[in-house]
Amino acid sequence: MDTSAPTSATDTIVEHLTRAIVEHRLLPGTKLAEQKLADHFGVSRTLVRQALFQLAQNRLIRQEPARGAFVATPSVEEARQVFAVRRMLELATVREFIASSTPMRIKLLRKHMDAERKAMLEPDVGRRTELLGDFHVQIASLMGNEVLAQLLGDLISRCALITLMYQTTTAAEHSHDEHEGIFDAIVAGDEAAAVQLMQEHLDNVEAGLMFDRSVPTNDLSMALSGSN
Amino acid sequence: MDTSAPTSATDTIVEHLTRAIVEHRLLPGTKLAEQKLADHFGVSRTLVRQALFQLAQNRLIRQEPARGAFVATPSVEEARQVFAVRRMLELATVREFIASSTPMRIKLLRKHMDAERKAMLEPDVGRRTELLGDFHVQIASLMGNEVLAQLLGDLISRCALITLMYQTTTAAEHSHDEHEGIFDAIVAGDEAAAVQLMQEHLDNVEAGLMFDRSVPTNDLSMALSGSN
DNA sequence: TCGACAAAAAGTGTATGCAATTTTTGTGTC
DNA sequence: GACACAAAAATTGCATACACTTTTTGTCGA
Repeated sequence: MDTSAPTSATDTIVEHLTRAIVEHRLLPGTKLAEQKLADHFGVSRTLVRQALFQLAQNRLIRQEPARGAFVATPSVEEARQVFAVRRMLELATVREFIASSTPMRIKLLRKHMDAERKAMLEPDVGRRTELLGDFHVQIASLMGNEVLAQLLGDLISRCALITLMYQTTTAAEHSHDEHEGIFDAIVAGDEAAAVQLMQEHLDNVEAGLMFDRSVPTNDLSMALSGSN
Repeated sequence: MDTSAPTSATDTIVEHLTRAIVEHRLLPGTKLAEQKLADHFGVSRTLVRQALFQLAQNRLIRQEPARGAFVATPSVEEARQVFAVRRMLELATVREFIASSTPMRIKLLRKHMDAERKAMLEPDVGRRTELLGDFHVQIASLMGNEVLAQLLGDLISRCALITLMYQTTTAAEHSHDEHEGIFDAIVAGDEAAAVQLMQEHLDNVEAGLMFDRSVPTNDLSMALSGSN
């Protein structure tokens, strides 16, 4: 979900928290107390604060003045907007990917599909979520557009939160099947089909979202301890 | 370029620095020393550091470990990628804007055009740059998609930097004329023309970019003192 | 005059301290 | 038992302190 940059101490915290949020170990609304996080990571509040500021910019948490940071609880409206942007970016991306398709790129994308397929058979739900998101990022990344890949990665992280909050059924396998369909169309060089399938895929994911079933807030240390 | 959120101390610094960079008062490569900035803004390094982290995430500056922060010097490759993403987003946006066009929205966009037209007659280059960028953000914002508007705002800020680094001629009036053309097509409800003109507009802006003419680094305090 | 090297200065990375605000706890009253 | 209110505890926001790294300065020798 993130390009491997020179990982500083703060970045490590950002990454851990991001994973915890995206993988649903930290539920929306959960309070992120600075001192508790500092203790957990064995650093001072300074670094934790820096990390929280970054997460706030990614919209994965919200910060309330003098009250602290909480895992974000995106609104239905925000969800719709995020999906609208994803549609814009991803339909165009698929189009361009096919236009500039090479055997090498196909091969690398196939490699991802293999990993995704394998992960579907295993019980690690975190890994599944990660790979299902990476499918979309990979397409952008393989085109060599890192700006696009990064942007898409951020959006998809937000979608993971949204999905948790609003999804009615866990449509993991369903998503994977649709990825296979898109991949086949890409391999076949069938632009119209690929775009169509991607469109339907995003529609399906968004259609799985519904009214606001409120989500319980869970315990902080417990959620994080699963991240090593 | 930014939606008016509850402005904290850190946000103020981010905003000032962003404007300074986007308006070319801080040139690419300029070192942003924490203590100097802290003195300038009358706060401690703590807040400056938070601001710098945010700017780094926006890619307006780059941070090198133990060496400090510098105004970003985007590569030609990055420029191309940013423009590619803008094309994806903005062509789709124009399309959807026309599809969901209302008299109210047209009226508000016209209001922007008036402001832009007026700014072109005045000597304030910072204001011109701001409004030329806002044209693109406004379209997204008027559609009610704040996620899109924010994303586009960030991309356009990056473009301002890129433009400075690589543009051969200052094409401000040229850009404005093209905006007028796009606006007219939108008012006429002519989707094909509007998309076409937006495409050409972005192509023109990008085509104005060339080889790496290196940019001199200017003085920090002087650049910032112009921002009040 | 130039380059190498050492000392000094400046700057970053992180921890800690403290005032101000918020949350919790405890007590008394209805 | 529920509510109001005050004291105590916890938490945030910001500044400062300090170790460590990088950059600059200054000196010596070729």
